[in-house]
Amino acid sequence: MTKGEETRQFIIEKAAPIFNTKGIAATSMSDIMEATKLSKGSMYVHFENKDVLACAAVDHNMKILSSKLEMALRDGKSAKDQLFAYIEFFSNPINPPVIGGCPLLNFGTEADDTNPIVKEKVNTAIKRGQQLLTSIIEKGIANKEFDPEWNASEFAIALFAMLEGGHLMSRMSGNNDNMKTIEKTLKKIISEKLI
Amino acid sequence: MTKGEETRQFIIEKAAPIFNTKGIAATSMSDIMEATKLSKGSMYVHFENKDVLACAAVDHNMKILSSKLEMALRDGKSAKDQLFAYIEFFSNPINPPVIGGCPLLNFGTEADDTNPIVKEKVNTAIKRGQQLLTSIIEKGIANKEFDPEWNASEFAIALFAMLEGGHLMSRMSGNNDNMKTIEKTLKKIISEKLI
DNA sequence: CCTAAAAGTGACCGATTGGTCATTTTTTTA
DNA sequence: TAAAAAAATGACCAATCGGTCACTTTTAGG
Repeated sequence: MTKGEETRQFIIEKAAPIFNTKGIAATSMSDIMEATKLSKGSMYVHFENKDVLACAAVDHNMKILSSKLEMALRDGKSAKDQLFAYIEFFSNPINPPVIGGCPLLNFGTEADDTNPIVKEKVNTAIKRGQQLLTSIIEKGIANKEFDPEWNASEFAIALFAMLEGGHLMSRMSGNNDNMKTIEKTLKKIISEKLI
Repeated sequence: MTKGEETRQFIIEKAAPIFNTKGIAATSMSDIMEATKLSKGSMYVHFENKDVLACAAVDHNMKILSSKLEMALRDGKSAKDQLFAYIEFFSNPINPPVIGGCPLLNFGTEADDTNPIVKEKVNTAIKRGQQLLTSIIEKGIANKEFDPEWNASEFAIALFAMLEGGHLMSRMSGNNDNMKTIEKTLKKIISEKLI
């Protein structure tokens, strides 16, 4: 990795949590300068403007999230174990896997009516999340773990939505109570589908 | 209503959808001036600063939402009808009851790490929403409509979370497909609890 | 109808925004 | 190791930000 690539990566890593907590609009280049201790000119050597940096930060936040999720799922061998691991991975929004909370929720709501590029990034990430869940459930059905009548993609959507909604609710209340209830509800539904 | 009160209300009504779509940080006083065709000085006669105006806009968005919801629930006489009406009320995020989409989602995610006052407003509104749902279910149980073993508050949390999460998913994808699936899933669960 | 108070105006303020660029320093490579 | 290329600097820019205020116009009550 050249010096330039190193610095570019360094800036992204410092900027990512700031964008995820403050939001894209509310984050200034000065914020990034302060966090990186780099000069303004140096930032513009590596990113042609703030939007490009913001997009890179969005990508980075999602990448961190998905790679941590992948690690969390690696241990679970059965489909049920993997579903439970998925739920548990998102079950502590007050101390979330990515600084600032779920980037899909944060960037998605901000970008909705203002930033179509980021919006599409979030949309793609959501679809990937759904597909991962669907494939785990389908694998469980194929393995005779789950009720073969279970609609995999429908439950994947419901599960995903509940986790995102629960994330919001817990962040607002400042505690994990609602998320714990959701975790319990989801695990109960899954257990009922076990053969 | 005096002229002053009238103008203040007028500004709030024009500002509310702008704040809800662009976000608080990304909305400037010039945006409001343009929408109201009023001068800057006039804005500051009625609102001491942007934060106060933003808070009033947040309140107004939530008020519109809850009053429209109340209207939608008025027709339903049985508890089941009311739950279905509640779900249907939120089942079209692409053409939402409030311009810009759900203000709880929009303002909640933005305020999370930056604006404790707005955050608390959202938190209170979420709690009210949960309580409303819980009381409908409990009423249904008391009326021998629903299974008495049904945990009202737990389902209220799950339902609320699914609608918020589904709102995000549908907004990102640009269609209501995911929300329609969630609507179906929720209605099925409720129907299974009917005696 | 008159007058005091309230509402409305727009020029103006300092601070901050995203962004540029000539210059210097560091890295790379031949 | 020397020269070319890349990276880093910080002063500087116009535009915009939230906010103020002296002043004019409109409203409202006696």
